[in-house]
Amino acid sequence: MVTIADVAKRAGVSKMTVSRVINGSGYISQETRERVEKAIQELDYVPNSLARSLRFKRTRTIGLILTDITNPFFTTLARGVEDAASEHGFSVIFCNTDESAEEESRYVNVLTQKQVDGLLLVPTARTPESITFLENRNLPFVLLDRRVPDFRVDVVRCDSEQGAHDLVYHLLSLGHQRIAALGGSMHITSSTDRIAGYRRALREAGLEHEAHRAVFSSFTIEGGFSAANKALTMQPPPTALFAANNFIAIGAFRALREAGLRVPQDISLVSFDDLPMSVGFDPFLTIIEQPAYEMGHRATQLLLERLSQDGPGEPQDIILPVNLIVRVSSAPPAAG
Amino acid sequence: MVTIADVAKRAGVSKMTVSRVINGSGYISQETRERVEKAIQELDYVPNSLARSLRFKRTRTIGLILTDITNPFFTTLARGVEDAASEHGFSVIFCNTDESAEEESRYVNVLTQKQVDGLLLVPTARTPESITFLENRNLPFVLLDRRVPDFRVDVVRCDSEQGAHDLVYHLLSLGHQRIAALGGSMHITSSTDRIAGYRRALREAGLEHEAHRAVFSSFTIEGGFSAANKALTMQPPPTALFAANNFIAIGAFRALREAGLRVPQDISLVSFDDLPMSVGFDPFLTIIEQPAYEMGHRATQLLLERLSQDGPGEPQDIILPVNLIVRVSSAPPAAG
DNA sequence: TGGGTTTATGTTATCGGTAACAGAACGTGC
DNA sequence: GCACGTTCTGTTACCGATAACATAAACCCA
Repeated sequence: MVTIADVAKRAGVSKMTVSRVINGSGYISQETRERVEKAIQELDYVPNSLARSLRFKRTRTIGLILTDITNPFFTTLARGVEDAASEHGFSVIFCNTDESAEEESRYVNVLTQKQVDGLLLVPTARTPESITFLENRNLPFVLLDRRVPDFRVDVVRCDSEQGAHDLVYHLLSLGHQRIAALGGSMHITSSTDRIAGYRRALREAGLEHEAHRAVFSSFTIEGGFSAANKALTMQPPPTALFAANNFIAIGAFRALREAGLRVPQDISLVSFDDLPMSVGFDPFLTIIEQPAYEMGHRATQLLLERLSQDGPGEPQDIILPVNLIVRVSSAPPAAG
Repeated sequence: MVTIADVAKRAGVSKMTVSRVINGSGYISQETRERVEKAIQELDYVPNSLARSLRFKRTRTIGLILTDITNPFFTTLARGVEDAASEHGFSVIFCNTDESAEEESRYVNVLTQKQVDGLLLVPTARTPESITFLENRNLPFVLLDRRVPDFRVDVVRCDSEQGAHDLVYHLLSLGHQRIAALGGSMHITSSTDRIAGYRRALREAGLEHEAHRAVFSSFTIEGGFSAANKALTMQPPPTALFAANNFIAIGAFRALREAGLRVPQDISLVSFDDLPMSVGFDPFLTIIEQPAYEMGHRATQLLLERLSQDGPGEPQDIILPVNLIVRVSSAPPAAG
């Protein structure tokens, strides 16, 4: 491996002089600069960031811990993160927890050891330990998508409560009264906030007594499948289902198909999150669209701000607006 | 920041002794070990991988350079990479080139500076420079998804030629004779291999004179849109379109819709790559499915093998089989 | 011409770990 | 009782870079 010492030797100067040329710091004579640059070229020298980072205590690397990159919502978010990071010369290490708190702490630990400058984290249900860990180390971090109750920390998320409210309001205005909500985990705020929005919409419509039709499961296809089946057993049965995320919607759709129910003729189905690649064909599902790319981009910018400023600054809770897109999966309830 | 020196001081031993306890190397008395472990606990000490890596010349980090993580094919591949890396205690830095050779070299350079142990690379159209750069530095790397002609290097990819052949054969056996191929860039082997498979299928069917209906564009929705429009102007017009990837298929579908053509009644449409999230609903498109997850996983394993072995080993060209999934977007051509 | 600044370069210490070597205490066999 | 091996711990040097300080020549003005 070619080091700064090799370059120095070849150019007949000290390592420090080479360092100055590379970083454009201090005084260098034109002639020396050229000699050093020539040596760098000839040796094809690439500086070692590791050594640099050890000195500077800055790696220009951030960690991105999310639950599952194959969820298109997080995919798009990750792209927003990488773009924002890249714009500022930062690299991104990405990690999938699959909602496991153990994996989360493991990754937080590994990334800490790797001395990342900061961390973006989609918290799992048991994140407080990780947060305490990070706070004890003064390692800047920004939470994504989900709040963690009782902690005053930076969060960038979408308005889950309002979005759910809008979706349910949309169903109500179509004439639905018996609407079941298929939530994710009851320990994840993006899930509970959506259920809260569902309840508020019903309450505002004077249908408080219908608000018990909320089933918690998990943000997975299987979770959606079983939650939908549970909802279908309710008496009288719901005329519409509100899925708290895209995976749940897919599972719910399967359950409906297996039950021989057509969407939207027999039952309406609406969902949080889009299915981006299906949009090219026949976009079907009425959804709340979240600005996933902006979320990732914005959170990264906030994190990088935190890194460049001195003090910790007031924690921010940035809530991005969501957008209702009405398609064909929601229709007025069947007569009777 | 708590360093090994702080732990040493607190435990009343030398740094070296602490290092031995951490790494379980050398001789340590039971009593000293416990005192050191207690100090580590009390100080909440986390080792600095940077310093370690500087010594060891190994970072346990690999780079993943792909074109665009929001393409579900690469998303799934990336997940396979991260899983395999994580299984072996490696972290993954991911980068999007958007098919730009400049971005590619920039990222290769950055990752080299960061001293990644190895690199996974989906080559762009002008990758040879990067390959030479990596070879000069003896930095192990494995190419993903695409070959680079004239270089004997490790590649993990799918059988694009055979897959395209199978797709076109499927159309032929439905009775289609005028089939247009919508390719990506003509400088990317996954694109040219698919066109080659298209041509072989026609040749084998004695329809060599029909093999001119191949349009190169780019692996994007816009590319697919314009390529499809071009194909539609051919006289006589094609009765089926073969899209060389999922984005092209989406663009082509839009073009068909705008032209007032129904799929498959008026024209058939088949494609390489699935649209995973749409599968939950009404899977529509007849496709060649690539084992994206396995590709990422397998390539990572190969890379990690390269890292652990001494010599460079014989370059491998691992070709994973693909799978035809017939759905409703392909049907016999309309009569007349 | 001499003192002070500007310009240019080198030396030393350091970041946080670990390898290599050194040395002390202890046990064991003759 | 002594040589030798085993066990345990410490010291020094080093990984590849840079900050801080040191030094020396060139330049400038009184």
